[in-house]
Amino acid sequence: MAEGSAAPRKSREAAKERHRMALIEATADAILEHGLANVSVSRILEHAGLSRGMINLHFQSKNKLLLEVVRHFSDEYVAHLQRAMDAAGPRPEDRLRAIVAADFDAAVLNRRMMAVWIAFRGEAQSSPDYMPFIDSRDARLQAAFTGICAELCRDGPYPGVDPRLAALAFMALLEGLWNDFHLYSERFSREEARSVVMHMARAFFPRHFAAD
Amino acid sequence: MAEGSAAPRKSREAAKERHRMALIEATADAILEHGLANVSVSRILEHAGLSRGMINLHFQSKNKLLLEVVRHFSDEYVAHLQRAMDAAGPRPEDRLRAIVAADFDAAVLNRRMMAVWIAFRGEAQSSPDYMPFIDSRDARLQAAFTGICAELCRDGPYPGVDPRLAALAFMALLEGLWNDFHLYSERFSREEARSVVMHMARAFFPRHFAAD
DNA sequence: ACTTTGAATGAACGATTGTTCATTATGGCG
DNA sequence: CGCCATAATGAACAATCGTTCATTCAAAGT
Repeated sequence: MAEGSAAPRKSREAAKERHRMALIEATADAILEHGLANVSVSRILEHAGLSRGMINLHFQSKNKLLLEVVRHFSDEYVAHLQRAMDAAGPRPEDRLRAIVAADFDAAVLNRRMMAVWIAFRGEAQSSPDYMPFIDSRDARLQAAFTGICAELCRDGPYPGVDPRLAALAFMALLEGLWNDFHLYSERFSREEARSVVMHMARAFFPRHFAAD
Repeated sequence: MAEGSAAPRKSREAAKERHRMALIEATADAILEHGLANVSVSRILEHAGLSRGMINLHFQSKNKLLLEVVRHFSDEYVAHLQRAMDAAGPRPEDRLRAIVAADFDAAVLNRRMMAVWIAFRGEAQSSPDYMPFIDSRDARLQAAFTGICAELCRDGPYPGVDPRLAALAFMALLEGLWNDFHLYSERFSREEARSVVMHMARAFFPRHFAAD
């Protein structure tokens, strides 16, 4: 409280960090508003309300700023998901529910974050530097889902279900629903998206998700 | 045969159309190689091997060329899918298999087409003009899948399955798997992707997809 | 064979790009 | 309070952007 975001009293270093973050946020805003293809240094600084030289002062170049933008949002997503998984109980069905709920949380699934996410995915083939941060979603999720599905199959038992294929299905399904949100953010319903996923969960693992 | 693609004898109009298409193809190549954000008029013409004024001669501006690029690939996708659905039999399970096979066909699921697809999706929020062509995939597919799932539910019967939710799941799943291909085109396996979808199909409609 | 027509060319344009750097402003310290 | 270190500024830079248009070229019509 004592140091609210508008507090004028800040150490020099803190102000520097504040500006650094302001540039990252402004870049995300600019991507949402103009599209990555039309984001220029001028446009970013317009959004940030800072002076011309700031980008090259804090990051050495526009490209390095862009890289920090993906990194920032990737880190935020990973942390968000990690927190959700830590908070969930040990039962695999609860962990699955936790992941799904976390994945559709407004903290990570919102117009700006999706605009950034998709924009950089588009450049993935031509700018491999972005890959580690675009990838982060898949790598961690895949491990989590595979573990969960394997446990559920053992508990079931569900002889007809291949845990690896089921895990891939969950991953792809979440990915696809994120995409839906990006294209139709106003008509998109988080609740409906969640119920699509749980509908599939019940199809695969009826004993564990009868209630959903 | 008499007028092969390399044939020097072409009417004036045909040459014009050839150049028009060359520009569209070159733009797609440039997007794949450099990313939409780094596609310039110079870069496109470099790929096309044509002269500077061509873009503004055939399309009035670079932006209109870009719009024609999305339109072109969207049309190609829609036609491809329509052909596949027309060729499929009347049984819903066959139509579903046909759609899935068509959706993963190399004619529409390849690196260049995906690069174009994703690139323009990234700009969807800021450039609404692109929406109708980015949307085409969802609009037609949704109708087809909803019909198929409804029929399957009636045939089943599958009292626990909501045809609308199942259709949305299929849509999102395909979307997500396309995304996987875009990010990991070398390690991606069309066969595996197909088996993920059919695995889900069997989970929803075991009586119809026991064999898959 | 000559004329007509419009497609194709590429030099040149002003605007905007990302970056540099000399200059200014200011928080932190002796 | 005065000095220093460094954060911040913004004018200026060459490079590249997308577009224009006078000119060239060649196919189609007479």
